[in-house]
Amino acid sequence: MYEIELKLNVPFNLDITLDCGQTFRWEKNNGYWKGIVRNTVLFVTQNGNTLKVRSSSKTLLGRNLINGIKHYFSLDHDLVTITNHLSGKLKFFNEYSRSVSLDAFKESSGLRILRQDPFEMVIQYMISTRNSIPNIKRISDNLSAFFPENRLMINDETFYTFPTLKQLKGLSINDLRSLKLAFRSTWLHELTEKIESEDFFIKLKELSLKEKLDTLMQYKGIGFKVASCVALFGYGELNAFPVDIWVKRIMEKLYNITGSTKKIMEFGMQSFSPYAGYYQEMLFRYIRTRKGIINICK
DNA sequence: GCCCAGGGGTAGT
DNA sequence: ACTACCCATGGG
Repeated sequence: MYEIELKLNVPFNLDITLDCGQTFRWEKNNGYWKGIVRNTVLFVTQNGNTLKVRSSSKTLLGRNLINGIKHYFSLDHDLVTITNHLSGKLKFFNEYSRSVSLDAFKESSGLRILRQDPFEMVIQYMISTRNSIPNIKRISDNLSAFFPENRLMINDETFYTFPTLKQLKGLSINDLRSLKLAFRSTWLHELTEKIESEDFFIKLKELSLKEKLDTLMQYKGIGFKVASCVALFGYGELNAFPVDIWVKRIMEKLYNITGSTKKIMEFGMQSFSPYAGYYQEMLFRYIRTRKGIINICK
Protein backbone atom coordinates (compact mmCIF):
# COMPACT_ATOMS: atom_id res chain seq x y z
CA MET A 1 0.00 0.00 0.00
CA TYR A 2 1.13 3.49 -0.84
CA GLU A 3 -0.01 6.40 1.24
CA ILE A 4 -0.07 10.12 0.56
CA GLU A 5 -1.47 13.23 2.18
CA LEU A 6 -2.58 16.04 -0.03
CA LYS A 7 -3.13 19.60 1.19
CA LEU A 8 -5.98 21.12 -0.76
CA ASN A 9 -5.62 24.73 -1.83
CA VAL A 10 -8.87 24.69 -3.81
CA PRO A 11 -12.47 24.04 -2.76
CA PHE A 12 -13.28 20.33 -2.75
CA ASN A 13 -15.84 18.12 -1.06
CA LEU A 14 -15.12 14.41 -1.33
CA ASP A 15 -18.49 13.23 0.03
CA ILE A 16 -20.50 15.35 -2.39
CA THR A 17 -18.25 14.51 -5.33
CA LEU A 18 -18.53 10.76 -4.84
CA ASP A 19 -22.20 10.76 -3.85
CA CYS A 20 -23.78 12.96 -6.49
CA GLY A 21 -24.61 10.21 -8.97
CA GLN A 22 -21.71 10.51 -11.40
CA THR A 23 -20.01 7.30 -10.28
CA PHE A 24 -21.32 3.89 -9.31
CA ARG A 25 -18.36 2.03 -7.84
CA TRP A 26 -17.35 4.06 -4.79
CA GLU A 27 -18.54 3.12 -1.33
CA LYS A 28 -18.09 4.74 2.07
CA ASN A 29 -17.17 2.57 5.07
CA ASN A 30 -16.31 3.93 8.51
CA GLY A 31 -15.06 7.23 7.23
CA TYR A 32 -13.15 5.95 4.21
CA TRP A 33 -14.29 5.93 0.61
CA LYS A 34 -13.26 2.77 -1.23
CA GLY A 35 -13.12 2.72 -4.97
CA ILE A 36 -11.53 1.17 -8.02
CA VAL A 37 -10.07 3.53 -10.58
CA ARG A 38 -8.84 1.66 -13.62
CA ASN A 39 -6.61 -1.02 -12.05
CA THR A 40 -6.01 0.71 -8.76
CA VAL A 41 -7.84 0.28 -5.48
CA LEU A 42 -8.11 3.55 -3.56
CA PHE A 43 -9.06 4.43 0.01
CA VAL A 44 -9.73 8.14 0.43
CA THR A 45 -10.81 10.31 3.33
CA GLN A 46 -11.06 14.05 3.76
CA ASN A 47 -10.46 16.06 6.89
CA GLY A 48 -10.89 19.76 6.19
CA ASN A 49 -8.35 20.67 3.56
CA THR A 50 -6.42 17.43 3.93
CA LEU A 51 -6.99 14.51 1.64
CA LYS A 52 -5.59 11.17 2.83
CA VAL A 53 -5.14 8.54 0.17
CA ARG A 54 -4.07 4.92 0.40
CA SER A 55 -3.53 3.18 -2.89
CA SER A 56 -2.77 -0.32 -4.13
CA SER A 57 -0.50 1.15 -6.78
CA LYS A 58 2.10 3.90 -6.76
CA THR A 59 0.83 5.32 -10.03
CA LEU A 60 -2.61 6.41 -11.17
CA LEU A 61 -3.77 7.38 -14.66
CA GLY A 62 -0.19 7.24 -15.89
CA ARG A 63 1.00 9.74 -13.28
CA ASN A 64 2.53 9.57 -9.85
CA LEU A 65 -0.07 9.06 -7.16
CA ILE A 66 -0.42 12.70 -6.14
CA ASN A 67 -0.85 13.95 -9.69
CA GLY A 68 -3.11 11.01 -10.52
CA ILE A 69 -5.41 11.91 -7.64
CA LYS A 70 -5.41 15.58 -8.67
CA HIS A 71 -6.29 14.54 -12.19
CA TYR A 72 -9.01 12.02 -11.28
CA PHE A 73 -10.77 14.46 -8.95
CA SER A 74 -10.32 17.33 -11.43
CA LEU A 75 -8.69 19.60 -8.86
CA ASP A 76 -7.67 21.76 -11.83
CA HIS A 77 -11.27 22.76 -12.56
CA ASP A 78 -11.75 26.35 -11.46
CA LEU A 79 -14.95 26.02 -9.43
CA VAL A 80 -15.09 29.72 -8.59
CA THR A 81 -15.00 30.71 -12.24
CA ILE A 82 -17.51 28.00 -13.11
CA THR A 83 -20.09 29.01 -10.50
CA ASN A 84 -19.57 32.71 -11.22
CA HIS A 85 -20.11 32.04 -14.88
CA LEU A 86 -23.28 30.04 -14.21
CA SER A 87 -24.57 32.72 -11.84
CA GLY A 88 -24.10 35.25 -14.62
CA LYS A 89 -26.16 33.14 -17.01
CA LEU A 90 -28.94 32.94 -14.43
CA LYS A 91 -29.52 36.68 -14.72
CA PHE A 92 -31.43 36.03 -17.92
CA PHE A 93 -34.06 34.11 -15.98
CA ASN A 94 -36.60 34.93 -13.29
CA GLU A 95 -36.09 35.29 -9.57
CA TYR A 96 -37.45 31.84 -8.77
CA SER A 97 -35.12 29.92 -11.11
CA ARG A 98 -32.24 32.03 -9.91
CA SER A 99 -32.78 31.53 -6.18
CA VAL A 100 -33.33 27.77 -6.50
CA SER A 101 -30.22 27.45 -8.66
CA LEU A 102 -28.09 29.48 -6.29
CA ASP A 103 -29.30 27.24 -3.45
CA ALA A 104 -28.26 24.23 -5.51
CA PHE A 105 -24.80 25.76 -6.06
CA LYS A 106 -24.43 26.37 -2.33
CA GLU A 107 -25.44 22.82 -1.43
CA SER A 108 -23.08 21.36 -4.04
CA SER A 109 -20.12 23.43 -2.94
CA GLY A 110 -16.95 21.46 -3.62
CA LEU A 111 -18.55 19.10 -6.15
CA ARG A 112 -16.17 18.22 -8.96
CA ILE A 113 -16.86 16.32 -12.18
CA LEU A 114 -14.54 13.28 -12.10
CA ARG A 115 -12.31 12.09 -14.94
CA GLN A 116 -13.59 8.55 -15.35
CA ASP A 117 -12.95 5.90 -17.98
CA PRO A 118 -15.05 6.44 -21.14
CA PHE A 119 -15.61 2.73 -21.79
CA GLU A 120 -16.74 2.17 -18.22
CA MET A 121 -19.11 5.13 -18.59
CA VAL A 122 -20.61 3.71 -21.78
CA ILE A 123 -21.36 0.38 -20.12
CA GLN A 124 -22.58 1.78 -16.81
CA TYR A 125 -24.86 4.38 -18.33
CA MET A 126 -26.22 1.88 -20.82
CA ILE A 127 -27.09 -0.24 -17.77
CA SER A 128 -28.61 2.82 -16.11
CA THR A 129 -31.41 2.97 -18.69
CA ARG A 130 -34.77 2.69 -16.94
CA ASN A 131 -33.00 1.35 -13.84
CA SER A 132 -32.45 2.41 -10.24
CA ILE A 133 -29.13 3.55 -8.81
CA PRO A 134 -28.79 0.62 -6.32
CA ASN A 135 -29.51 -1.78 -9.16
CA ILE A 136 -27.01 -0.09 -11.48
CA LYS A 137 -24.33 -0.46 -8.78
CA ARG A 138 -25.23 -4.11 -8.24
CA ILE A 139 -25.19 -5.05 -11.91
CA SER A 140 -21.96 -3.13 -12.41
CA ASP A 141 -20.32 -5.01 -9.52
CA ASN A 142 -21.63 -8.37 -10.69
CA LEU A 143 -20.37 -7.70 -14.19
CA SER A 144 -16.89 -7.04 -12.79
CA ALA A 145 -16.98 -10.06 -10.47
CA PHE A 146 -17.85 -12.26 -13.45
CA PHE A 147 -14.14 -12.20 -14.29
CA PRO A 148 -12.05 -13.95 -11.58
CA GLU A 149 -8.88 -12.63 -13.20
CA ASN A 150 -10.02 -9.10 -12.29
CA ARG A 151 -9.85 -9.89 -8.59
CA LEU A 152 -7.58 -7.83 -6.36
CA MET A 153 -7.07 -8.78 -2.73
CA ILE A 154 -6.24 -5.82 -0.52
CA ASN A 155 -6.14 -6.30 3.26
CA ASP A 156 -8.27 -9.44 3.04
CA GLU A 157 -10.83 -7.48 1.10
CA THR A 158 -11.85 -8.41 -2.43
CA PHE A 159 -12.08 -5.90 -5.26
CA TYR A 160 -12.75 -6.36 -8.95
CA THR A 161 -11.53 -4.05 -11.67
CA PHE A 162 -14.06 -3.11 -14.32
CA PRO A 163 -14.06 -5.43 -17.36
CA THR A 164 -12.23 -4.42 -20.51
CA LEU A 165 -13.81 -4.33 -23.95
CA LYS A 166 -12.03 -7.56 -24.83
CA GLN A 167 -13.45 -9.29 -21.78
CA LEU A 168 -17.00 -8.15 -22.48
CA LYS A 169 -16.64 -9.35 -26.07
CA GLY A 170 -16.48 -12.85 -24.59
CA LEU A 171 -19.95 -12.65 -23.04
CA SER A 172 -23.01 -14.09 -24.75
CA ILE A 173 -26.43 -12.49 -24.60
CA ASN A 174 -27.42 -15.21 -22.16
CA ASP A 175 -24.43 -14.40 -19.95
CA LEU A 176 -25.61 -10.82 -19.85
CA ARG A 177 -29.17 -11.88 -19.09
CA SER A 178 -27.94 -14.00 -16.20
CA LEU A 179 -26.18 -10.88 -14.92
CA LYS A 180 -29.61 -9.19 -14.91
CA LEU A 181 -28.99 -6.76 -17.74
CA ALA A 182 -32.46 -7.68 -18.97
CA PHE A 183 -33.48 -5.87 -22.19
CA ARG A 184 -30.11 -4.08 -22.22
CA SER A 185 -28.35 -7.40 -22.90
CA THR A 186 -28.74 -7.21 -26.67
CA TRP A 187 -27.62 -3.56 -26.71
CA LEU A 188 -24.42 -4.30 -24.83
CA HIS A 189 -23.73 -7.41 -26.87
CA GLU A 190 -24.13 -5.55 -30.14
CA LEU A 191 -21.94 -2.69 -28.92
CA THR A 192 -19.03 -4.91 -27.93
CA GLU A 193 -19.38 -6.78 -31.19
CA LYS A 194 -19.24 -3.63 -33.32
CA ILE A 195 -16.47 -1.76 -31.54
CA GLU A 196 -13.24 -3.44 -32.54
CA SER A 197 -10.77 -2.09 -30.03
CA GLU A 198 -10.20 0.45 -27.28
CA ASP A 199 -8.74 2.74 -29.94
CA PHE A 200 -12.31 3.76 -30.66
CA PHE A 201 -12.51 5.49 -27.28
CA ILE A 202 -9.13 7.15 -27.70
CA LYS A 203 -10.03 8.54 -31.12
CA LEU A 204 -13.26 9.94 -29.72
CA LYS A 205 -11.21 12.29 -27.55
CA GLU A 206 -10.26 14.36 -30.59
CA LEU A 207 -13.84 14.97 -31.68
CA SER A 208 -16.04 17.91 -30.71
CA LEU A 209 -18.85 17.42 -28.20
CA LYS A 210 -21.45 17.26 -30.95
CA GLU A 211 -19.39 14.74 -32.91
CA LYS A 212 -18.90 12.64 -29.78
CA LEU A 213 -22.64 12.54 -29.15
CA ASP A 214 -23.43 11.72 -32.78
CA THR A 215 -20.84 8.96 -32.89
CA LEU A 216 -21.93 7.35 -29.64
CA MET A 217 -25.60 7.56 -30.55
CA GLN A 218 -25.07 5.36 -33.59
CA TYR A 219 -25.08 2.42 -31.20
CA LYS A 220 -28.29 0.88 -29.94
CA GLY A 221 -28.96 1.68 -26.33
CA ILE A 222 -27.15 5.01 -26.47
CA GLY A 223 -29.44 8.01 -26.79
CA PHE A 224 -28.98 11.66 -25.88
CA LYS A 225 -28.85 11.01 -22.16
CA VAL A 226 -26.37 8.13 -22.10
CA ALA A 227 -24.13 9.80 -24.69
CA SER A 228 -24.14 13.01 -22.67
CA CYS A 229 -23.12 11.17 -19.51
CA VAL A 230 -20.20 9.55 -21.35
CA ALA A 231 -19.13 12.94 -22.71
CA LEU A 232 -19.39 14.67 -19.35
CA PHE A 233 -18.01 12.04 -16.98
CA GLY A 234 -15.68 10.21 -19.35
CA TYR A 235 -14.37 12.94 -21.61
CA GLY A 236 -14.59 16.05 -19.46
CA GLU A 237 -16.97 17.73 -21.89
CA LEU A 238 -18.20 20.25 -19.35
CA ASN A 239 -20.98 21.55 -21.57
CA ALA A 240 -22.71 18.18 -21.94
CA PHE A 241 -26.13 18.33 -20.27
CA PRO A 242 -27.60 14.87 -19.58
CA VAL A 243 -31.36 14.99 -19.12
CA ASP A 244 -32.82 12.17 -17.06
CA ILE A 245 -36.21 12.01 -15.39
CA TRP A 246 -35.04 14.12 -12.41
CA VAL A 247 -33.38 16.87 -14.42
CA LYS A 248 -36.40 16.91 -16.70
CA ARG A 249 -38.65 17.49 -13.70
CA ILE A 250 -36.63 20.30 -12.18
CA MET A 251 -36.06 22.00 -15.56
CA GLU A 252 -39.80 21.93 -16.13
CA LYS A 253 -40.31 23.56 -12.75
CA LEU A 254 -37.59 26.18 -13.16
CA TYR A 255 -37.91 27.07 -16.85
CA ASN A 256 -41.41 25.92 -17.73
CA ILE A 257 -39.89 23.83 -20.51
CA THR A 258 -41.59 20.57 -21.49
CA GLY A 259 -41.21 17.95 -24.19
CA SER A 260 -38.42 15.69 -25.37
CA THR A 261 -35.13 15.21 -23.55
CA LYS A 262 -33.40 16.42 -26.69
CA LYS A 263 -35.17 19.77 -26.50
CA ILE A 264 -34.36 20.23 -22.80
CA MET A 265 -30.78 19.14 -23.37
CA GLU A 266 -30.29 21.71 -26.12
CA PHE A 267 -31.88 24.42 -23.98
CA GLY A 268 -29.49 23.58 -21.14
CA MET A 269 -26.43 23.50 -23.37
CA GLN A 270 -27.27 26.84 -24.97
CA SER A 271 -28.31 28.62 -21.80
CA PHE A 272 -25.44 27.54 -19.55
CA SER A 273 -22.54 27.23 -21.95
CA PRO A 274 -19.73 26.35 -21.47
CA TYR A 275 -20.37 24.78 -18.06
CA ALA A 276 -23.85 23.31 -18.51
CA GLY A 277 -22.57 19.97 -17.22
CA TYR A 278 -21.71 21.38 -13.82
CA TYR A 279 -25.11 23.08 -13.68
CA GLN A 280 -26.85 19.82 -14.53
CA GLU A 281 -24.97 17.86 -11.88
CA MET A 282 -25.73 20.39 -9.16
CA LEU A 283 -29.41 20.44 -10.11
CA PHE A 284 -29.48 16.63 -10.13
CA ARG A 285 -28.01 16.48 -6.65
CA TYR A 286 -30.33 19.24 -5.42
CA ILE A 287 -33.49 17.45 -6.47
CA ARG A 288 -32.27 14.01 -5.45
CA THR A 289 -31.42 15.16 -1.93
CA ARG A 290 -34.99 16.39 -1.72
CA LYS A 291 -36.27 13.02 -2.88
CA GLY A 292 -37.95 14.74 -5.77
CA ILE A 293 -40.03 17.15 -3.73
CA ILE A 294 -39.70 20.33 -5.71
CA ASN A 295 -42.56 22.53 -4.60
CA ILE A 296 -39.98 24.88 -3.11
CA CYS A 297 -41.58 28.19 -2.12
CA LYS A 298 -44.65 29.65 -3.80
C1' DG B 1 -51.48 -6.00 -7.11
C1' DC B 2 -49.59 -1.27 -8.10
C1' DC B 3 -45.92 2.27 -9.42
C1' DC B 4 -41.30 3.79 -10.32
C1' DA B 5 -36.28 3.68 -11.50
C1' DG B 6 -29.99 8.65 -14.00
C1' DG B 7 -34.09 5.97 -21.27
C1' DG B 8 -34.18 4.19 -25.71
C1' DG B 9 -36.17 1.72 -29.82
C1' DT B 10 -39.92 1.43 -32.76
C1' DA B 11 -44.14 2.36 -35.16
C1' DG B 12 -47.39 5.48 -36.04
C1' DT B 13 -48.69 10.29 -37.24
C1' DA C 1 -40.34 16.38 -35.45
C1' DC C 2 -43.54 14.55 -31.91
C1' DT C 3 -46.21 10.88 -29.38
C1' DA C 4 -47.59 6.26 -27.47
C1' DC C 5 -46.20 2.12 -26.22
C1' DC C 6 -43.09 -1.44 -24.98
C1' DC C 7 -39.06 -3.19 -22.74
C1' DA C 8 -37.02 -6.87 -17.59
C1' DT C 9 -36.08 -6.56 -13.03
C1' DG C 10 -35.96 -5.00 -8.15
C1' DG C 11 -37.81 -2.28 -4.46
C1' DG C 12 -41.35 0.44 -2.04
